[in-house]
This record gives sequence, structure tokens and C-alpha cells, in this order.
Amino acid sequence: MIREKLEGYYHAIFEKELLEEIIAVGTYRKVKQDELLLDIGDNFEYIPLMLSGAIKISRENDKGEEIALYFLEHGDTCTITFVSGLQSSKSKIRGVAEKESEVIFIPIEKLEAWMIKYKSWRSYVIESYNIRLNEMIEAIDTLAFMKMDERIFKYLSDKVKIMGDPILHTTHQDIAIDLNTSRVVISRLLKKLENDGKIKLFRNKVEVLQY
DNA sequence: ACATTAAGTGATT
DNA sequence: AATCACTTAATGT
Repeated sequence: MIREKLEGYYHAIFEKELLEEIIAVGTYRKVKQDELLLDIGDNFEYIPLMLSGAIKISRENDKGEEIALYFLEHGDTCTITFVSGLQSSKSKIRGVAEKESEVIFIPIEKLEAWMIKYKSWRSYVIESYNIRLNEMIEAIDTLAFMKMDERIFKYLSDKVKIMGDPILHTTHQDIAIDLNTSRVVISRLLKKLENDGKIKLFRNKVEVLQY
């Protein structure tokens, strides 16, 4: 089962013995949309290797206010989990399936040995850590330097790319939660984008015309 | 028909 | 950009 799923992308970047180990200890699972994979405060037990779909990674402050940080997609892994996992600290992030996704879960104990044993694994982890860091920096830039109207538009176009569909099935309230603002603000700015001809609004639905 | 939820809007801070 | 207060529209029971 896992063997076939690893063909293609991962087959090209991991050496044969490592692939065999992944097949031996990994668990393949299809996760449903909105399924919670990792919550804040959880212990890390597995590291995900993304095959398809998308996982939304978000943060929450002590008041329970949320903010979306970035997405994990095909070929990605969450190296944050890996490095934090080595120190067995608790998760500071939340991961929720944005759509139906296929993931291989690898028990975290295996990973340290692989770092020494497999060059391809080492490169993969370092590379992925770098990608995560850059995503994080982008998230900071967005938060610190972009105005709300720009943030909304970026949010919409990112989401369109991830979902592979210009029609987003979401409510203004949902967007407000992801951007940590109020629904009223979202409604107003979305209206403005609609007047500019960039999007079309419906109930529970936003069609993005330019992205 | 009524209740609930989503979205639109003016006024105020 | 946030909050309040209220309206209108769509949808579920």
C-alpha cells in the first residue's frame, strides 16, 4: 500500500533502503477535511509526509484567538514537529486538514537514527526546515507589513492555489478567524474586492476571478 | 411559518 | 480596523 504511494516524488529523493524503512514503519492514512491532526499542547508522536491534499498550520494565543500561518502540501513535512519532537516538548501549533489529504505518518523515534544513516533524509529534513522557516518569514511579513485588504486578497489567492479551485466554499466568519479579525471587517473588504471585479460573492461561497 | 445562520451597512470610536 | 446595532437574505425544521 505505502510502496505504491511513495513512487514518484519520494522515490526520486530517498535512497532505496530508506524507502524500505519508511514502508516498514510508516502508516498510510487518508484524512478527512477538517480533521484535527495535531493540537496545541499535544505531544509529538508522528511526523507527517504529505502525499496529497493540504494541512493548515495555525497558532493560537491564550485568549483562544487563532491565526493561520501556512499550509503543508504534497512533498512537505513538518520539520518543526521533528526538531521539537527530539526534545519531547509539546506542540505550539495546530494542524487541521484543509481538504481530504493523504499522509504517511512516521513514528518520531525513527527519525534521529535516519539522520545519521541516510544522507537523503538529512538533506530532506534540512531542506524542509529551510522551507518552513521561509514560510514563517512570509507569514510574519504578511502580518506586519500588509494591510487587511491585501492580506485578504493574499489569503484568497493562496487558498485557491491550494484547493485547486477558484470557488472557495467558506464563510466570511471562517476567513475572519483565519486572519484573526472580525467578520464585519471581512464582509466590507470582500465587498470592495467584488466591486473591483476581483471576486464574486455568494452565500457560503467566494469565487476568485483574479489570483 | 418560524428560527437560525450568513451577509450587508451606517454610525461611532 | 474594531465594535455596536440593526437590516436583509438564505436556509433549515
